[in-house]
Amino acid sequence: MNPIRLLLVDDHSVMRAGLANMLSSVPQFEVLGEADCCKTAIDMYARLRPDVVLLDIYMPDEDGLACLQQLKQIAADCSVLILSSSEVDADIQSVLSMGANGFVSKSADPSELIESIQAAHAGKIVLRKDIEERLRQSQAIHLTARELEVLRLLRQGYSNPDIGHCLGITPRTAKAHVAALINKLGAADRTQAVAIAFERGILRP
Amino acid sequence: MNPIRLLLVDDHSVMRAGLANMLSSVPQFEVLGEADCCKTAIDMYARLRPDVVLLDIYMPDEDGLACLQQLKQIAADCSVLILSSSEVDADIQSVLSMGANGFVSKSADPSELIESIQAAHAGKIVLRKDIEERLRQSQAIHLTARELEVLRLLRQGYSNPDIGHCLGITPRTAKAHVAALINKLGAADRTQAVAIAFERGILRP
DNA sequence: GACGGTACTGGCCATTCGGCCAATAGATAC
DNA sequence: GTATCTATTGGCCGAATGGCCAGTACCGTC
Repeated sequence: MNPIRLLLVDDHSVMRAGLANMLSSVPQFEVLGEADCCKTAIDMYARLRPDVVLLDIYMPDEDGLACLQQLKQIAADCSVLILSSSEVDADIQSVLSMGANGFVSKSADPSELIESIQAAHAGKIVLRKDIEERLRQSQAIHLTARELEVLRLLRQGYSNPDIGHCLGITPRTAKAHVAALINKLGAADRTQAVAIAFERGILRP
Repeated sequence: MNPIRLLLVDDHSVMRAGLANMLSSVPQFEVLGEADCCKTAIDMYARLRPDVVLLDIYMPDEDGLACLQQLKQIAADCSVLILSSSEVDADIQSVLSMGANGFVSKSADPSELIESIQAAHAGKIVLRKDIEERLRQSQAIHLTARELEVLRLLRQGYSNPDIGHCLGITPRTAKAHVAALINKLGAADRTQAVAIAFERGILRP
């Protein structure tokens, strides 16, 4: 039987080294390589064509999400298993909606991780039962990709004209996105919208 | 030379396994045991008396902090090195003020972690230079009680007139407080001021 | 082909924001 | 007593905000 060939992506080198060590000890697995950032990960994926990508997403960082997005763009059929320390609904929701093939918490037992990798390789969507249930019930606020972009600019103190300039759209359109954000988040103004986004885990410190 | 005897505490078993694997490969280190929660950690410390405790703190969780506190109570001289994925100033500040002997980011290289353990064992306070510098500066940000009140109202989407009405002062004075906040936090507007407050740990989700 | 969702754009309007100037008190520290 | 910090307030101004109306265009689903 062919081994399941893995690519590890994690910006925490301590974690990466540990993972590689552990997974290598499973006969069925073969760790092809490790990457510590989005760019390297994309390069290595294109070169090595692993069966499963184990992608650690540290939520405050945008890099992991960008990596997922780009992986799915260059190879929609690649299997990406997300490994995250967050169990916040919004975080899981967003990686799944971006095409991730599964989600495993770092609190999981090594055995659960191993089984998850096998399941992802077999084409399944890997998600712990209780999380799956929780997601179904909590109708998370769905922000579009554009709105998320705008939200991140709001956080940085951008005005509507600033946002327009940054995204290459008119200030008027930026205003429309901000209005949508304020509306969806149930905020009184852009400031509270950012605060609520922090509270809901949509934004991270 | 006697080995440095370690106790690993982390509720993420994947991480724990990885760490144990990696550190065991360093001849100078001896991993005495692993714990996945506060209670186990205290028990194991009392029984094994390791030289250094490697304590992973996942910040939203209180367990890690409680563990640090109790360790320092039963053995004030024990060396506790904090391993965290958070680099939020307030988080680092709080573990240090609770007596931690050092702080290492999970983004650190394995070599940095190893050196940090050695330094902690030698009795030093381990803290990355740039973080140390940032902490010094962020301590300089002193918000007055009034400004904190205003900040919390800002978070709730209050306008200057709203704030004035709520605090029984004129809108003009509220405006002055907001201006002071924006200035002290180095923000472009009230929205970014709130975001920075979240980043700095002044506000909590 | 019709439909819903998303992105984009316009005008209009009252309100709010942020920066600039300056001033008066009270409290605390030296 | 003097100095410093804080809280308080005022006027002025141009710019930004948020809500309201409306419309076009693209995309995937049914």
